[in-house]
Amino acid sequence: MTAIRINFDKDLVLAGHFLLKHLEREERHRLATAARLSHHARGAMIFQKGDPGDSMMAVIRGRVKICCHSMDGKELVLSIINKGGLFGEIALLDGEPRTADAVALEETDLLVLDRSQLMPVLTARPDLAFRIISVLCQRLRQTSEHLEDTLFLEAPSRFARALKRLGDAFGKRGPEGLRLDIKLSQQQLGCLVGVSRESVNKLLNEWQRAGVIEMDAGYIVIRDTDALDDIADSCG
Amino acid sequence: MTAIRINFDKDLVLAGHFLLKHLEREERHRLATAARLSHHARGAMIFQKGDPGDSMMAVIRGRVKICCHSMDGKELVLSIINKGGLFGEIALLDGEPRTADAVALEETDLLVLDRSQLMPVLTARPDLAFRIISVLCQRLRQTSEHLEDTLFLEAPSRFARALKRLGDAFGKRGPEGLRLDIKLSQQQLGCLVGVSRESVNKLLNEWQRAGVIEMDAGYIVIRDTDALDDIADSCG
DNA sequence: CGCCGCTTGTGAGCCGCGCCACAGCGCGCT
DNA sequence: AGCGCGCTGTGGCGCGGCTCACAAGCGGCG
Repeated sequence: MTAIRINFDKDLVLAGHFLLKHLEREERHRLATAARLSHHARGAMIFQKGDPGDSMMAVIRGRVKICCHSMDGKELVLSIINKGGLFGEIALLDGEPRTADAVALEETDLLVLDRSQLMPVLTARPDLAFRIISVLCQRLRQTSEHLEDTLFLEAPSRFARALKRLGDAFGKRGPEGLRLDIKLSQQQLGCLVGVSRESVNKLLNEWQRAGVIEMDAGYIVIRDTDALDDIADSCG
Repeated sequence: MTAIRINFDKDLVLAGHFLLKHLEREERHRLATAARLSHHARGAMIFQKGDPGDSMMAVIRGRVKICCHSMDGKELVLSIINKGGLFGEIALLDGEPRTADAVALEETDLLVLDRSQLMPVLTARPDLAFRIISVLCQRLRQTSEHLEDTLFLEAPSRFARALKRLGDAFGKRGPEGLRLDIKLSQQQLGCLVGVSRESVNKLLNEWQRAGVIEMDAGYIVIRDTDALDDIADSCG
């Protein structure tokens, strides 16, 4: 009974996923039965830099951060994957080890697709291959932009941009502005842009006093998008 | 006469190229006749950030730098493409505008492949699609590493790593060490890692005095690879 | 209830490195 | 030859932001 239920769920999940929804019903079903579900508690490590990687994951529930660490313990968060998102493609596609850690930020369910299952479908269906290529291109653009920001901008602009990005990814429009529907400590926010926790604190308070943002129950609300844009683009 | 000669050349170039060498002879020939050759003088701009991009280029002769600029005029060199290399794939593949400039570093010949020519081949030949995917994955790994370096390391380590990378890409083993077969001003070197020209100068001279590197006719020679590794990994 | 760990808030000090200023130098162009 | 421009070599100043140190709030858990 449970098994059937789970299988049904997997089918449904795949059917709803942007990568796989265009597959034939039976092809998709084959993938669905082969894919495993995996659950991870808040804070659990899903995989680690250096691990051999022959699978990729789709997030069904929860959120996952992709991050890496410096030799002296600093952390850099490369991206945060929402429900519906995909991660771990790169190692699957090129067969090299994983380049970063993946950590569950919340109670998280994943659908794990192995290379051996996916590759045949990929060669048979060029449209799926193109979809993967698009994902890779998007990631590359993202990462390049991140690099540019890091080298060209000072901390305030960088952090403002990060808030805007978070707004795009997690924002819910509320009565008082754009509410970021994700809880991140100032530490974590700093790791997103490579800025110390103390600096994040100062900027956050400064902008709060200026009415650009607002804190509500630990969530950030962006009140004045234009002001934030100004800071982001203030070439400093 | 000239036209025939050029066509012959194009065929040859494609046959020697890592992406296209595995195609059928006639398929490749079709691509070869459709592809255009283009020549660029030293310093010429090949394309610019924001341009619509529906082609990618293979370098036949010379070298190309991929770079971008900050609002206040600083430059960041994302990568340098050697003869045999490929660039501009991303805009071709996802149809978005170019994300960076491409500039000829030397007298350069390119083979330009348009989307309309390449796409049919790509859908028909999954192995070619995979090859493209590998290229994208490699780029992504490169860029991520660049980002990590920038955020985690201080100027000396970053610059040492850049020299090692240049050694891998352009090094020729000589009697006195690994000779970088490319001429870059200290300015350009700085742009590779986001370090000021003055700092580059100081590091270069310091390492020269320490016997780690040596300058010969404007070219850098790496004499002590281990010492360079130490600097690169000295977590500072 | 009291303790502990994690988070936030804030000030002081320090340091890496960017920016500025200037001087010599090689090279091409007229 | 003479000029100008881009590159190299060096020193000093200033500042952004990291580090450190400490205080206070806030759950969660035995």
